[in-house]
Amino acid sequence: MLSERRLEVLRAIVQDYVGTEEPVGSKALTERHRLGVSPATVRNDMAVLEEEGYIAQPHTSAGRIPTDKGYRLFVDRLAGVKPLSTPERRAIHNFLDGAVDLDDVVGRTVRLLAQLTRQVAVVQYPSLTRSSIRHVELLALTPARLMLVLITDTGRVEQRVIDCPAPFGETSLADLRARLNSRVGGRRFADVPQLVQDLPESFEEPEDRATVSTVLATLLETLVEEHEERLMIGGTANLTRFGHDFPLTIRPVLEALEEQVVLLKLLGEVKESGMTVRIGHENAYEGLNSTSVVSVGYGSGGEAVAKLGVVGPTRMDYPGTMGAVRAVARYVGQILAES
Amino acid sequence: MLSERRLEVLRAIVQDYVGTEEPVGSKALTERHRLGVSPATVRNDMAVLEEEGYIAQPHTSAGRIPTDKGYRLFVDRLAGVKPLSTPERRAIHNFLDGAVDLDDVVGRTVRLLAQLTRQVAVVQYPSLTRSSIRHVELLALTPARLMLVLITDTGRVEQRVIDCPAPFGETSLADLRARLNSRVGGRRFADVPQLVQDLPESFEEPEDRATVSTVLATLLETLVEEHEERLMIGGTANLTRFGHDFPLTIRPVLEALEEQVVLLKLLGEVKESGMTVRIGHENAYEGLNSTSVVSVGYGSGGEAVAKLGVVGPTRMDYPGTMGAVRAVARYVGQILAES
DNA sequence: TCCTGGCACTCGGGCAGGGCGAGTGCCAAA
DNA sequence: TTTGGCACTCGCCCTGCCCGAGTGCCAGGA
Repeated sequence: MLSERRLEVLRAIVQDYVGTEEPVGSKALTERHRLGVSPATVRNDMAVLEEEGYIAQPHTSAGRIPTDKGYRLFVDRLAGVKPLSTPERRAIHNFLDGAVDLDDVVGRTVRLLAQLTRQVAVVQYPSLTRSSIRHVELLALTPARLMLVLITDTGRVEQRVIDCPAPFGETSLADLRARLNSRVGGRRFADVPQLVQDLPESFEEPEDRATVSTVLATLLETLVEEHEERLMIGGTANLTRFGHDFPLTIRPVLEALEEQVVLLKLLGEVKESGMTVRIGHENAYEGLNSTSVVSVGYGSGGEAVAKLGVVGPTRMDYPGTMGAVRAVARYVGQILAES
Repeated sequence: MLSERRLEVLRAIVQDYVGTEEPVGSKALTERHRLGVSPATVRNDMAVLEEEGYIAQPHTSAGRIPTDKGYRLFVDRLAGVKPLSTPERRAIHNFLDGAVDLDDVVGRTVRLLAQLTRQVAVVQYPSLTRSSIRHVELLALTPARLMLVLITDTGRVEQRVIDCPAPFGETSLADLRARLNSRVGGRRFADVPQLVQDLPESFEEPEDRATVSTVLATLLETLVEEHEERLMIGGTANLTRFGHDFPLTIRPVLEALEEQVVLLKLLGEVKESGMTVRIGHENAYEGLNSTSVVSVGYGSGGEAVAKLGVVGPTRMDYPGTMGAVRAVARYVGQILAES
């Protein structure tokens, strides 16, 4: 168990390193923090901290930098979440209130987060699978071609073109549309499959049954389709603040950011409630081994419908970043609940 | 006027520099190209080319690199558009054919273009203002709150929530929906305003008239709204191949890419038909002064509904890039026409 | 037992100097 | 007009050197 003072030393190291981006030595530490002890004592503490794996030396005659384990301890026990200043809160409100539709909300959120944290922001669109259906619309493009439009309670719209096995009359279409909406309107996605199970059988004509089946298949497919978990990223220009060695660092990060799959998995690992911080090697994806990811769920009710977060260097201002992420998530949730 | 051979020398310089990324000297040139003359002659030609501003020396004892003006001449007079190989064409088809909806088409196009050119790809969504309306849908969220959904012939869907000045009955709603669709269905956006002008007057109830006006206003607003010109970018990881000095170069480019306004303006400058190549300082936006932009319109008919292109270093393989951009644009056009 | 000041040591960063070689410009001859 | 020859320039890279920040250890003191 580390003594109180050693924890204090670790905190000071993390803070200084985050600020200066340079390895911090014992003398500098005592000068910039009121530790009440001499550099020599700090050196002893540092030796212990290094032995325990919380800090490391880039080279023999340099100061110390925190390890992933050190940051972990810092986040878990030494740092709180820094609440935003009033002007910052006001800025969030002003900025998000102007949004006209879902795309706009997500877009603004991304820009806002990127600006507040000066890091890369990632915002997931409200998930289809946790939302409910507001309305289903069926349009005949041609007699044998339908368009299915699905509108969710979070304002998201999905559409699919369906080739029918047989021409489908306008009457049948209106019929299907009406029945579909009365059954699934307002229902959660998860409940839909059983609600429409017997729908084809209720149609007289065998051809119509086939078409109805096709439509339902497409609908269900749309509901579960995972690759449609969209997300938006922004603030990539902030990656240039990463460090000096940076072509090597930045490349895999940019690649990871383009791999929606990777990002979705990343956000998917977020715990249902509360904020998740993944530091360096805690990230499964190799390209993100020198970054930290701070993420949290957001939603219109008490329940999270999607996630958002930021990706930045492990050397980041955790309290500030966590504060910004949390504040933005809360307010986006409110916005969604209102619309 | 430059002699034939001097143009040939310029071409050789551009090709070598694009390949090696290093200043090219007279000796290397004669070795790698069959110019039929000695290094000394080439040196003389280079001196002339430099005087004319087509090439430059980074430092006194180095080889030459092309200037923007040199690339311009190369693109205009020395290089053709390199057609893609058959496997490449096949790859385009295979990759784009799997798309399920418009978002998917655009997403795949971006990835494809980025991969083919190994540069940053930018694809604009089919513009609303040049499309026509396939269907308008009106839903009552609450009695006094409507959702307007607009589906275009390019598969794009826009939605808006409308607060009605007065409750609007289900009958009136069905009525309005029907009239709206019969008037504007299949029409170009540009024609819509005059087609719906007299619609409010045809309703009996004064409150209904007010609501209809509101709906129409929202519809028209959606049609013209320029800020909704969305686009998608991809392949930013390719920026890391830019060069050695790169934090300085890459930053403004990333910033430019995040500024949708800048990008839209960039694409907006594309000539109606044919490919546009903007080299280095020809780009109005300062951050893109060391990049070239190759862009072209694409569309379902003969007519362009949107634009796409790539952003890369001025030192790029112009013939290959132009070939890829053109091929992708053509095929995306076809895909859109089919769906 | 813990803290402190002193001291010798290590090692990376930065600077200066020198050799190397690619590339140039010029010139005289073909 | 082209060519080979030649002297010159100058950036790159390697080497050696010094400097100083930072360390670990130790002996003395609270």
